Amino acid sequence: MGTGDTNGERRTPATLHDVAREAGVSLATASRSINGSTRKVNDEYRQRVLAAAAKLDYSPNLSAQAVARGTSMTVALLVADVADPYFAQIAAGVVREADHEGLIVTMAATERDSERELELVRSLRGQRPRVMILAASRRADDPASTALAEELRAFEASGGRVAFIGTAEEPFRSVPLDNATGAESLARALVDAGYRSFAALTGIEGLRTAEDRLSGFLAGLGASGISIAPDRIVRPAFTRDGGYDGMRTLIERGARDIEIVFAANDVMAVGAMSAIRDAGLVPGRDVAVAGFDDIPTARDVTPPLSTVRLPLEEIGRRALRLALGTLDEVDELPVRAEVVLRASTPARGV
Amino acid sequence: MGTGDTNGERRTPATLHDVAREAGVSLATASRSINGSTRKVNDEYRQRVLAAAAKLDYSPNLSAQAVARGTSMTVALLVADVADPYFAQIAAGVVREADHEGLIVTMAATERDSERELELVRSLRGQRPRVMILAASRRADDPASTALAEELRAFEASGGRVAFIGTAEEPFRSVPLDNATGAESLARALVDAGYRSFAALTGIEGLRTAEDRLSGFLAGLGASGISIAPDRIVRPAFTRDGGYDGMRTLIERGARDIEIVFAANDVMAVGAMSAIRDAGLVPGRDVAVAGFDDIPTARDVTPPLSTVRLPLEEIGRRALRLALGTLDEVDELPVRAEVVLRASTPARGV
DNA sequence: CTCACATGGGTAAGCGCTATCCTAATATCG
DNA sequence: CGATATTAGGATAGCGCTTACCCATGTGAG
Repeated sequence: MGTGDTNGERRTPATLHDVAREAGVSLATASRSINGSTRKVNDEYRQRVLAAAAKLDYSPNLSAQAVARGTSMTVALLVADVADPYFAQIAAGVVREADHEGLIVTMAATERDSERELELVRSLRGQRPRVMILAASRRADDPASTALAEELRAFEASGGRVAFIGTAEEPFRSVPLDNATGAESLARALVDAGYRSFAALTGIEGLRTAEDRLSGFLAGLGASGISIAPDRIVRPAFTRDGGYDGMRTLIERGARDIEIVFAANDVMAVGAMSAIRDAGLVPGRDVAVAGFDDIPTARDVTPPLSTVRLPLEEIGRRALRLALGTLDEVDELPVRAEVVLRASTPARGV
Repeated sequence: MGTGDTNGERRTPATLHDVAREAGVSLATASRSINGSTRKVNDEYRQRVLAAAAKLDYSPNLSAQAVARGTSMTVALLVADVADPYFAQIAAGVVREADHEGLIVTMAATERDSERELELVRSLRGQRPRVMILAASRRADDPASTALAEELRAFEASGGRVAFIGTAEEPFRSVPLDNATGAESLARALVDAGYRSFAALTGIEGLRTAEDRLSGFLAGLGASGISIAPDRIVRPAFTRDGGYDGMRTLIERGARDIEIVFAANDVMAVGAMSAIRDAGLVPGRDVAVAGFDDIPTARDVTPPLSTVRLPLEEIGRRALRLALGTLDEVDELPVRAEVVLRASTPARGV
């Protein structure tokens, strides 16, 4: 090798110009050879260009391409928390579908703060992404909400596409999740299994997803004339630790006769199970637990968690297809939320 | 309201040029007002520009900025699987730190395929990211490996910075994880707890992380003169289901006298626990289980999983600081891998 | 054998920005 | 008070790429 390295000391990447010069062709021909342009280019030239590109470690500058072409190859994804399995699964779906379409995903986390969400949307918009997917959970009465809508409207007005996951946010397209109906079915199934005395752990007031799930659940119970006393509904954080704390609260309130607790998502349910166990009780036997989402862990806790299954990865993929307009027949059907009863809610002899 | 919308029918985003015209100033002044340039600009002008920008829903085109400035605000992150809690936690750390630095993260998943990894690096390089973080696990003898190194070398030669997480990949900087030492400590701790008869579930042959953890573990056992018979070491996929399948294999081999099984990561350990339970045994009592990583779920399975704790989110953050060169004192210390003994490995009366 | 017409290469005008240089106006000083 | 610094806008030359456009060929029809 020696020191005659291809471009040992270069501090700046090879440009298309360099490649063209190296290949002894014009810039245009180089460009046409490297990206798949409509124009045909003589095969000998093409080979020369490709060889030169390889020799110079050329990598096309996507920013420059985006500027010149007027469109980027980027998808922006906004989630509440990257590490939360719910969002991680959705993100995995988006990433996979994007990859399938040759797009690149840029991801940001709102940390459940709607001010941040707004800022992030603003900043992400600068990327001129083809689409923007908002999975971060929305609040009902959010003051930043109209500003967000305005920002997104501007984004769409300039050719972008936005897709919400979860809640339908009016002028925009969305992959609606059947939070209410799913929870309602779950409630009915649990009543059928013999449960009568319920408690619920839901997210802090106003969180749309949490509210929908709770109200659906209550509606399901209501169909059998069952209700939940207000002090049996706790609203901690929408996280594993929130579930743990909420369950402790319930236990401290001396809710001895609670047969079953419904947590508005699986991570909370998992936290609740740990709290139950830490209180010296056995989840599933002393207190049954049901969640929502069917995160992978749901199968692996003890007892396995009853829940409402949401095809999260598929939801992520679909959100992207929806925004891109590359829907197929499958996408005509609504996303199915399916009740999955496991050992955490054993049938109860009446 | 009405139809006199600010720019209702615009199909293309407002440019800085539009803003400048609207504000009645030059392009240069508009540019200087909107980004924080070193040059001072008259406050009245600045206000005019800002007002015009707001009125036109202006959002600076990051691609154009990148082209003009010669640097982007992007960091590229490569993981094996977005939904895997190990990578999700790391990604969360990277995203948080990036956000802290005002950078944007683009993420891609190799799906554990090194061909894809190479392709992704090539394509991501086109973004001209400031840094590239490779967390996806590496193979020891990978044929695509030298091509990858070459690609990364080219990236660094043109001013980028790369950081590996996990394995040290020679010319590049890395956040080394003490896989071997951590596993060794775990082995010692388990021997101290009274275990003598071991089995192991590790990743497929050649996976660096898995190999290091296994060999560290074996070394730890070796210190007490203990070894693991070859048929007690299974190499399934490095995933939850791999752990499940591997454990089934072990059980089918009639390994009745296995006291404890070490899984090379927590998701495998969790799968193994499910397999144990499905075989009618009780994890922790009939067969003890230990993992590695300390993913959040480790606390919530039953019994809680003994493992080696890795501060995954912190590792993600540190990888970015390392690549950026914004290290602080904390970063001088090596990442601590800490043995955490929980109920899945009860002390064994000798 | 001329002429309309594909074919495929090169030239150059942008894409939306930044940054350098230029310049007029104001401030500073012996 | 004239001379020299500062200051802060405005033109304008790129950044790396794409894409009209242009134009020298080659081709087949009339």
